[in-house]
Amino acid sequence: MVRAPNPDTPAGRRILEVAGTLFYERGIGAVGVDLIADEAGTTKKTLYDRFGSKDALVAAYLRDREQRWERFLDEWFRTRAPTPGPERVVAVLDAEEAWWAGSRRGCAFVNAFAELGEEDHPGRAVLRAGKQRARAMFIALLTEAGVANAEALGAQVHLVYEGAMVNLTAGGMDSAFDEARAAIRALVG
Amino acid sequence: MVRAPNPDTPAGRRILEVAGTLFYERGIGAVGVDLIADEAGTTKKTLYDRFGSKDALVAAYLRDREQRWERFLDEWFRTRAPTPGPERVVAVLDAEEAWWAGSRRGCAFVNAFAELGEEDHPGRAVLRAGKQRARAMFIALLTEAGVANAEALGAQVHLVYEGAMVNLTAGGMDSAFDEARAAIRALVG
DNA sequence: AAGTAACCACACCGGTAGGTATACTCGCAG
DNA sequence: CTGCGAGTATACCTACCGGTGTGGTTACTT
Repeated sequence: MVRAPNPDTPAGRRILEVAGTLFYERGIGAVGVDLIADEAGTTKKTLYDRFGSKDALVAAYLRDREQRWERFLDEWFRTRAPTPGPERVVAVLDAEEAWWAGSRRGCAFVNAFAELGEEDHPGRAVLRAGKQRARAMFIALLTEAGVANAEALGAQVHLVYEGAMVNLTAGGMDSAFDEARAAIRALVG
Repeated sequence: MVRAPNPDTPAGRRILEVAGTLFYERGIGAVGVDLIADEAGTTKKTLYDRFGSKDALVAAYLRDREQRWERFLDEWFRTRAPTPGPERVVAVLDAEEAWWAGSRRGCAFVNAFAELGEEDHPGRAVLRAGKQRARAMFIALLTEAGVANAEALGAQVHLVYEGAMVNLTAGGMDSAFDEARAAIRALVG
């Protein structure tokens, strides 16, 4: 039996780290496996031993990115919005703004969607799940805040949230997040 | 002096047509110039005679795509929402839904943004201008509808609009447009 | 002592990418 | 008749891509 590659080794972690930065900053298609291996101070052989293929590495990158964001958001809640309430919904926008801090490459998931043409790419499932999880989070936040109609409202807030990301990056509109906070306050009331 | 290439010839139009479909459906990076020339029933030589480079062809594709969308929207207004008013804002969403009709590849501009890594790509300016034009349109629609605070409200509506596109495609959420219409009605009141 | 997981160095492969060069045909305007 | 813009056909170039194979070195286990 072919052993399933285990990426969780020193070199594997370095590769994932480097791939994360490069994929996000320059785009998935624009970054070759040679470059990743080089920058991670390892070899292409090791990369393929750990991850099996570039597609699998891309999927791992997306999973890792989501995990990091979720940890970041948890920490943000813990330190800046410790009690449930409608303001936690707005706090997500604050966190997102801080999460980027300078970078203008936009949502990694949306970008990946654009680059992953094939429907059966292993990263596609990660994308969908990630967006759906974001939506579920908004609904949960509104529910625990005791807001009526949390389901429908959470979906609407999610739209605003995603739109803000697109307009800030692809649209180059600096005020997008301020507008989004205003829109969310208007919606949630 | 080097003559600026004029793409507006029979072969040039065919190339732009084919490139438009292929770039959108499969992604810019995934489509080579050889394939475009082939499908357009012409040669790579002619392609480069008309457009100069792939990057320039990409920019032309984006310009063309925006022009088509604007014509489509004008026609939609003319036949389905002939009188100014708040409902015209919602009608934009209807038009967008019809504009895609089956395709699930999302916003061509957002996708292109993800693929065009370099800041100085000739297509980047087209993207920004396109998104800003969309925003200006929403503001204009609200202004002519006599809505107070049209500036701020138009920006918010624009966020919802962009978010709906992302969530329908990358997020795979079928209800995104319905939610967007509800959100817009709630915002505009 | 043997096995094995992790790793490195390096060479190699077929395929394809964007882009250029040469040479020729056709129709049209001056 | 000439010049030229548009187009076709085809060969070619360099560069890089994802992926594989070989061989050898550590270090920890059993």
